[in-house]
Amino acid sequence: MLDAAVRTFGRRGYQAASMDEIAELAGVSKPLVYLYLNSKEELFTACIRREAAALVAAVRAGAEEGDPALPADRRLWAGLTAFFRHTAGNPDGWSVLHRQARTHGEPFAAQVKALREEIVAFVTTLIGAAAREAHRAPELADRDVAGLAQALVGAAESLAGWANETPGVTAKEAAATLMNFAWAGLGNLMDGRGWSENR
Amino acid sequence: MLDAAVRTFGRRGYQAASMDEIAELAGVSKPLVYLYLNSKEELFTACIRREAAALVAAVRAGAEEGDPALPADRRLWAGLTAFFRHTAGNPDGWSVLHRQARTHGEPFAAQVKALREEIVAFVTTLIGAAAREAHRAPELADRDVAGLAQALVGAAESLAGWANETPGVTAKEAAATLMNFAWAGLGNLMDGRGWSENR
Amino acid sequence: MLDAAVRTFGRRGYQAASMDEIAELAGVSKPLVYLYLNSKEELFTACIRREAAALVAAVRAGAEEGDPALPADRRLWAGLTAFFRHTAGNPDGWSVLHRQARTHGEPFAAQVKALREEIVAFVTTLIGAAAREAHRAPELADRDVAGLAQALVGAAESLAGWANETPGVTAKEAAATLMNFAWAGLGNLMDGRGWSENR
Amino acid sequence: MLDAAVRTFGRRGYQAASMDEIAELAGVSKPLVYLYLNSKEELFTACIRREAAALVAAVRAGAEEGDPALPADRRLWAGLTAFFRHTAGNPDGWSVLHRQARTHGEPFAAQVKALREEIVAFVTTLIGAAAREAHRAPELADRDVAGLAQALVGAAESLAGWANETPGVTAKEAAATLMNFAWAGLGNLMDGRGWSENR
DNA sequence: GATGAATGAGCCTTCATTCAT
DNA sequence: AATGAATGAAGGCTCATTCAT
Repeated sequence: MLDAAVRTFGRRGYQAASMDEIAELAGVSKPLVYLYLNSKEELFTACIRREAAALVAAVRAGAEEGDPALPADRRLWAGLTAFFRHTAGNPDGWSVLHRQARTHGEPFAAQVKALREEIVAFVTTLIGAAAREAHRAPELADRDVAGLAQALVGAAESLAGWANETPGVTAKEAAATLMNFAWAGLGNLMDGRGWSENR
Repeated sequence: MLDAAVRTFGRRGYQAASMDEIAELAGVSKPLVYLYLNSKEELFTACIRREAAALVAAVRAGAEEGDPALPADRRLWAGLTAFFRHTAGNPDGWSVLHRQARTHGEPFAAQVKALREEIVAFVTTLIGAAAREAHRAPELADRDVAGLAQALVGAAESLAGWANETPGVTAKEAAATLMNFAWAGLGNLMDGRGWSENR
Repeated sequence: MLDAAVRTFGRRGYQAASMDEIAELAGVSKPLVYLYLNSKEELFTACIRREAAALVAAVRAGAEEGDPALPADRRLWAGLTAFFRHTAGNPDGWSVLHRQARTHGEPFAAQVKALREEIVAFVTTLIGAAAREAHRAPELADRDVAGLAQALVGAAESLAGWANETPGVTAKEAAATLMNFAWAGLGNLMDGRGWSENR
Repeated sequence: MLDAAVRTFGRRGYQAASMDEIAELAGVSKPLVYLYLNSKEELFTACIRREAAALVAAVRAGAEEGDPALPADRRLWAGLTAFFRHTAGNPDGWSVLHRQARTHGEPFAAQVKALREEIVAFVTTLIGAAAREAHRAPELADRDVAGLAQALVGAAESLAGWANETPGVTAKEAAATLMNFAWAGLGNLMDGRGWSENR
């Protein structure tokens, strides 16, 4: 039943999706939808929750599937690949999370924000691990790290949309593009050799 | 009158924004809105057009305000600063462009796509200039460049949202964060020293 | 529910009748009207269809109720009586057919035109039968017959309105008036003794 | 200015005709229309009045153009010809009178009723004259005459519409059709030889 | 005298939501 | 447990009508 909801919300958008359409697509009657999920709002919330969990699980599984002792960059790369694979294989769910949920009011946006923070934390962990592996003490303020994570996540989101819309772009390619783009900058930063306005 | 529309669309979303509310906020009557802008769709389109033009103008002005002979990285930095300053000073317009317009159907999404492409082209130009300045011949396929631009723009979009929501983050900081994050990666790429899965 | 619609359309006219008023008169809510009949246009169409069928059925039943071997003039008289009885007993329906449907655009006018043609054909049949009964070969061109039928039907329509508005006029009287008016002229025509400008 | 109104009302119908359209067609501004004719209702009333006067004048002129000493049937024929000529040459005005005015509420219908009665009186006069000419004392009750006049007028209205819609039918033909149809019946009636149910 | 500019009121239509069964 | 049937509330859009100039 949630499948139908995610599909409809993802394609039509929150407002344009009608409960009639969702119920019909699910093959059940409308009151039944209301019996299990009490309102359109709660239904959408449940969709977000499910898709968020699925996304996090996919990324986690990807990042941890290999040897947990792999270097951090490999783990990041594995996580990104899993991310792009998931968004490519589940475009409606991705649309719900990335597009719809953030556009229709606080209650939903807050959930996605939490999801983002979870992923940001994960990424931050990886960066920290990388720093330790290289015996470099990153002297980055917390807010700097937060900004970097935001940038990386935003880049990933953007690439996910691009990969979904551009035929022939694989998840691996998207992940490689992002690693290319980001890893060197991160490395430099950890060495204290960031770009500076007054260099 | 467009001010009121942008504000309402930016906060409520396209569908949730009612023409009544827009008219009231504008201090005029609803038929007047229909007299000037013939439908909700055209009104929204006009908002997008105005905000897109304003954003492009702001970025262009920022990038070109200094000495046009400045090195490319400085010009990119100036452009980014202007971008973040604009999105920070005009959050509703930014919401219309970044959030609402892309979530509510083809006619609107197409306009934003055009805007993005304009900005991507602008960034690409700067990267090319940087390459020439460094006497390096970037051997990047077109699709690679497209992916990088998507990543950079996505990162910028994400940081704009982050800066808007996080008190105390200035436009300069956001721009610096993004330069730090991206510039080294770009430079490495142009040297053919990208990150590789099998390195 | 169609009752309420016919009544409202017949009295107010198509445009002036509001769906609110129809729903209220029917004792149901407006969305219910839209559930069964999907739009104002379809609702009006359904009214026309129903009233047209009822009118034709009434006339047919009247004309055929007696001995089918009756002479043609008696059958015409019976049909006319039934017609005037029906229009008198159902003034709103008659208004829908005769007044409203013909004044509000092609889709509706076409339906009434079909109805008229059905009745005209019916009348024409009777005239032909009368001619055979009298062993007279009517030498009337098709267009002449069409004109006569138009005249007769128009006279009947006019008398229906007159009878509805003039207290004390019964269906029988209206039918007799029309028979008096028309039958002799038809008889003369069939004898080739029509009125002529240059007689 | 009334020309534009008649044309618009005749083609679009009373409700569907917008004051904007009328003003534009007349080449003046809307407030000017309101200056001369204070409301849509009065404007429509004025249209009806003008068209009614024009129609009556045309019929009168036609009936009286020849020798006033002509026999009554010739004068009726002349009047009918003039009538059909007028309706054919002025279809919008005829639509206003016959279709629109009678379909949109009492105030307008009353005017048309008055017009009809004027014409009925005119016809009645002719019938009376015919009776005197033939030295026959018509023993028809007033209501019978009224009914006959209604029938004749209705037949004429119907033929007018038919002639307007059927290519190739001239005013003379329509008038002849009606004379053929009606005159013999009227003659018989005046001789006391009407059709009777129990003959 | 003539009009550009503006509005109050209303209508068709839709949709989330709920009973009665 | 499941639904067919029904509705209150709201939204986009139009139009006759009027000021201020």
